Amino acid sequence: MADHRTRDLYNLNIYQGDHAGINGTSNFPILTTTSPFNQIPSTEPSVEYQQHGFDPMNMSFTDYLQGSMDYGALERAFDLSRSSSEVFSSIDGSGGQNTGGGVGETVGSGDISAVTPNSSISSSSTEAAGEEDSGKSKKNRQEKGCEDGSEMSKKVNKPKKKPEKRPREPRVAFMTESEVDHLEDGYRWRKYGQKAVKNSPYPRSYYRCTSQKCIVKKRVERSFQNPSIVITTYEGQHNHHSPATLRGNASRMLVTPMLTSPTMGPSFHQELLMQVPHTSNLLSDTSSTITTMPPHNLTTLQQLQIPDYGLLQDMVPPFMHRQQQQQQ
DNA sequence: CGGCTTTGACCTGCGC
DNA sequence: GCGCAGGTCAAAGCCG
Repeated sequence: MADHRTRDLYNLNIYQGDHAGINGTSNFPILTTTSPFNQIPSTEPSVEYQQHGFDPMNMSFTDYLQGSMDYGALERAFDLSRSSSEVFSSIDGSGGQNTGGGVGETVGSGDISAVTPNSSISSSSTEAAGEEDSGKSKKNRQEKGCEDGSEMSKKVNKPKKKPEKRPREPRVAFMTESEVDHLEDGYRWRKYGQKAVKNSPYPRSYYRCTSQKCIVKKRVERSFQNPSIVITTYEGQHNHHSPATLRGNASRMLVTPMLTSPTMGPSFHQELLMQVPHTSNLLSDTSSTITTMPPHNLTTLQQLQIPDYGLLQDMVPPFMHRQQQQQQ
């Protein structure tokens, strides 16, 4: 078996809450916070953020999407260069308060417009170039195939030179209870691929932001442990405003992210895992199909913990949300 | 007709 | 080196 990191991370433990597995296979600390989504917890992780001038508790889904989240700050905050394995998970001790409007975290349109989209693409800007290069190399391969003949044979023309290894974009994963796979988040996406996921009956879909020069990608897959849960993983940061900014409903996600860094080695999976315990009113067209997470489900998500399997080298604590203004 | 989805093939990285 | 799985490409088809 090849790389199980992501799969296990997503499919086995997060959704399942396999605490035994977590504790049994990892020797890293699992920090938890008791963070209602409308309140900032005062537990240890935030201390570290603030020591580094970063306050993840004030980051929002929208902030991330709009690029106001500073990965450089994140890395500094979490000292991601270290090799110790630490997992921070978020456990909302306040349970049911996240159901219903109280979850609070509605990011209004006003917030969105207030965000500076390009404020912190620092860490991804260089990677963006790298990505383009990588894409080019692939194109070159295929164009070559076309050059040789009129027939569109998909011949393999491997470039002799290996393109420089580029670090992956930071990733953020959102868990959303929804019946629809592709959640409306205010941006326009074009699907460019779909793959079956090992150990899961549900395929994973790949989307790219349709905006020109925006290299943000996202993957959407459904948890096979809990089919009602959709995992949306964003990679990169938008360099433009959300086209749906004015609609205001595109960014009302409440998230409890966990973050890792892109600066780790290639084997390291950078994932920001976020919980979206409540998504009612979040989606525009599809809102009717979104289920409000019942308390028991919420609990399941709240018990989210990340196993290491000796693979995760760093994790970042959960961020909580803010921005509760936005009135319907 | 343009934009998007589908889908099979291909590439790459990683573990063995 | 091989095989597997994830990720990407791009032609073909669909839809408004």
